[in-house]
Amino acid sequence: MNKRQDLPWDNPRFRNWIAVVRAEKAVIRALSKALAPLDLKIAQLDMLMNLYRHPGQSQHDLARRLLVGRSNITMLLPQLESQGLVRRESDASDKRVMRLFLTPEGEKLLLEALAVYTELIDKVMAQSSPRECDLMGEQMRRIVDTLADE
Amino acid sequence: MNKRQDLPWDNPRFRNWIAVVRAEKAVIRALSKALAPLDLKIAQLDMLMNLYRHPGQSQHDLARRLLVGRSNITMLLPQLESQGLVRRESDASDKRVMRLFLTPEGEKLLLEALAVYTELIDKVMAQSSPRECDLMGEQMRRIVDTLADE
DNA sequence: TGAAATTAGTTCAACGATGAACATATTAGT
DNA sequence: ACTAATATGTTCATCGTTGAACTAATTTCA
Repeated sequence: MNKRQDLPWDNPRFRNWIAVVRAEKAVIRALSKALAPLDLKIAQLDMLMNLYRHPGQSQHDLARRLLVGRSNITMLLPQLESQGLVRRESDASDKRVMRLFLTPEGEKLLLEALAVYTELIDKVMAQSSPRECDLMGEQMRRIVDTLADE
Repeated sequence: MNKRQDLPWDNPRFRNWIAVVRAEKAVIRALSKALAPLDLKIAQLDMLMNLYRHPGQSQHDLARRLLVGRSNITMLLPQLESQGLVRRESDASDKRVMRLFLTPEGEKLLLEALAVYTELIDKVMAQSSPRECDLMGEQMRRIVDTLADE
C-alpha cells in the first residue's frame, strides 16, 4: 500500500485549512506594511479595535478577546498609554482590575488605521461574492465556537 | 449623521475577515498545545511539512513558501539539524545555495505530527459540509494570489 | 471571622520573528 | 574580461509573545 494515499494533503479539510493559514499570514504581512506610515503595529491595532467596541473592559477581558496571554497586555499597554492613545482607570469597586478606555487621539488614530485595513480587506475579498464571504465568516465563527469550550 | 454607520464592522467583508483571524489564532493555539507532547513547535512543523513536499529546496525557497524572512530559516535550521530531523547539503553548481532534506527520523516525526494536526482540523471543520469547505479553501487561495503579485 | 482558594495584574527569562547590514557567489551588460 | 547588479545565506539588535512565578485584592465557606 502506498503510504501517500492517506496523507493529510489528500484530506480536503486539511488542505483547505492550510490555505486559510497561508491567506491569513499573507494578509497580516500586507497589513503590517500598510500600517507602517501610521506608526502602528498590528497588535496595537487589535487592542484599539477591542477597546473601541468594549470600552471600560479589564485587561483580563481584553486578553481573552484577543486570544493572548495576560502578560502580553501588560507589556503592550505602556506604549499605548505613553502615546496618549489609551487611558487606564482603576476600578472603584475592585482594586485589582484596571478599566481601559480609548482617548480621543486613540479613537482618531484607530479610525485612520481601520480605513487602511478595510481597503486592504476589500481588495483581497473582491473576488468573493457577498454570499460566499458570509458563508466563510460563518464557518470561521463555528470553528471558534468549537474550540471555545474546553 | 451617525459616524458609526460606515464603520468597518458594518462591512461584511471586514467582519468576516476578522472571524478568519480569530479562528486561525484559536486553531494555532490548540495545535500548539496538541503538539507539545511531540516536542515540536508549529514553526518547525511548517518547515518539516514543506520539506516533505518539496525535498531539496533551498532556504530561500522555503522562506518564500512559509512567508517568513530568510533569517528566520537560518535561525531555526540548527535546531532541526541537531535533532537529526533535517539534512543540509551544499548545492554543487551554485555554492551559495543549501539544499534541504528530511532525514528518515524527520519524516517519521512529521507523520506523527500530521496525524495530530489532521485530527484537530477534522474536529473543527466537522460542522462544514465538504462543499462549504472547498469553497472556503478556494477563497483563501484567491486571497493569496491577489497578494502574491506586488 | 478567618483560612484557603481564586482572580487581576505584573515581572522575568526564554524564544520566535523581523529587517538591516554584511559576506560571498553568481549573473548581466558593456 | 570586467565591472555592476543581483542572489543566497548569516549575523545582529530589536521587538512581540509566552508561561511560570509572584503580589495584592477578593471571594468562598467552614
